[in-house]
Amino acid sequence: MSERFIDNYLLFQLALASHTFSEEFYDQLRAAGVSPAKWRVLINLYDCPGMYLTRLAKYTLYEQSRVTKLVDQLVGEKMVEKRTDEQDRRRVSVHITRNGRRLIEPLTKQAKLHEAHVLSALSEQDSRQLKKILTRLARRHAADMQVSHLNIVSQSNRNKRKKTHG
Amino acid sequence: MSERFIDNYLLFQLALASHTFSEEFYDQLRAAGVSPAKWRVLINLYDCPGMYLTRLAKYTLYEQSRVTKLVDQLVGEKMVEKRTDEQDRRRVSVHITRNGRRLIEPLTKQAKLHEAHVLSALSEQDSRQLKKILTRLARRHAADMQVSHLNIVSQSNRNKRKKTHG
DNA sequence: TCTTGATATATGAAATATCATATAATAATG
DNA sequence: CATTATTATATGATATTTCATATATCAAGA
Repeated sequence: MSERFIDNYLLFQLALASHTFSEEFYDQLRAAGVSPAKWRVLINLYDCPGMYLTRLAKYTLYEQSRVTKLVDQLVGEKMVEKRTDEQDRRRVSVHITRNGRRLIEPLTKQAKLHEAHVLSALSEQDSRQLKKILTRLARRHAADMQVSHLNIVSQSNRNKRKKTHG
Repeated sequence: MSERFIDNYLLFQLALASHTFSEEFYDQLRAAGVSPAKWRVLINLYDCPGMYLTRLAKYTLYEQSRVTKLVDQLVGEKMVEKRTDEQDRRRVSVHITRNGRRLIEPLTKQAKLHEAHVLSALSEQDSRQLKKILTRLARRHAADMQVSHLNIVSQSNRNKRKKTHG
């Protein structure tokens, strides 16, 4: 067995798995003419229409400014639309259009197939275990980004920590 | 419970976990004046001195051209040195210097502490399970990159698949 | 050994993503 | 209701990463 620090280092293992399988799927996306970044924005808006930009940034794992620009591009392509929130006129909520849904739906099916393929390397039980554990790990992050997707977020997570981004 | 596709989608879960915890540690790195990219190169060379560039690219999850540039920077900082392989004069093997080791060693300790902190959210058993499953998943990738780190790789993995990078 | 094909690295251009900061709207406090 | 702090978004400059391709070396077969 390997003596490398790296091979038993969780952060490396996670990065390796994430990178390997994401790139695999991104190849499929690119073949369909969709950039990974746009996929990430669209699938989140498909799941959860009307997210405002900051929240979308947290879910896509992109910087807010990056999301602003991506969304603006997608607006140009008529895949999403922006609406100013009348409750809070600073906020912009983003909605996926019929067009966007048409683009994303078949890709979602592909994503499910691909995921099944990835998980076929594991037993049923290990697959469930893995997801369960990852969900558990994600809780810490979820606390930061408040899990209730559509509702206004309370102010309770102000100053949680100074992030370099997000 | 959430009805979002995303939340139960393995690729998202992996990306989320990887991103969250890596960024956390990268903050520590930056505080020590080391960029994440350089850390990734150095820790791999620390584990496995003398890797040549292509192999290093696979382990760091960066493009070969990116690694070439990173290594050149690190050469400038006297953290690593390049040597042309006399067996195969196309190859360049990269060695970490004493200087580089001095930089990386305390960071490795920090990485271990940070990992322990991350895993403290899980039970002993779940921690072991998680790593075991991730290792299992990684095998598929390992097949591509040939696990024997130092030896010359056989030609058997030519044409495995046309990657967009790597 | 000559030719053809493959592999390893390097390099400039292009795409992708972040940083720093500006502007506008809201919230909190005296 | 002023004043100050906070939050949401936008924007230009910068940093990071990939892409396309060139060059050099090696490998295989005629």
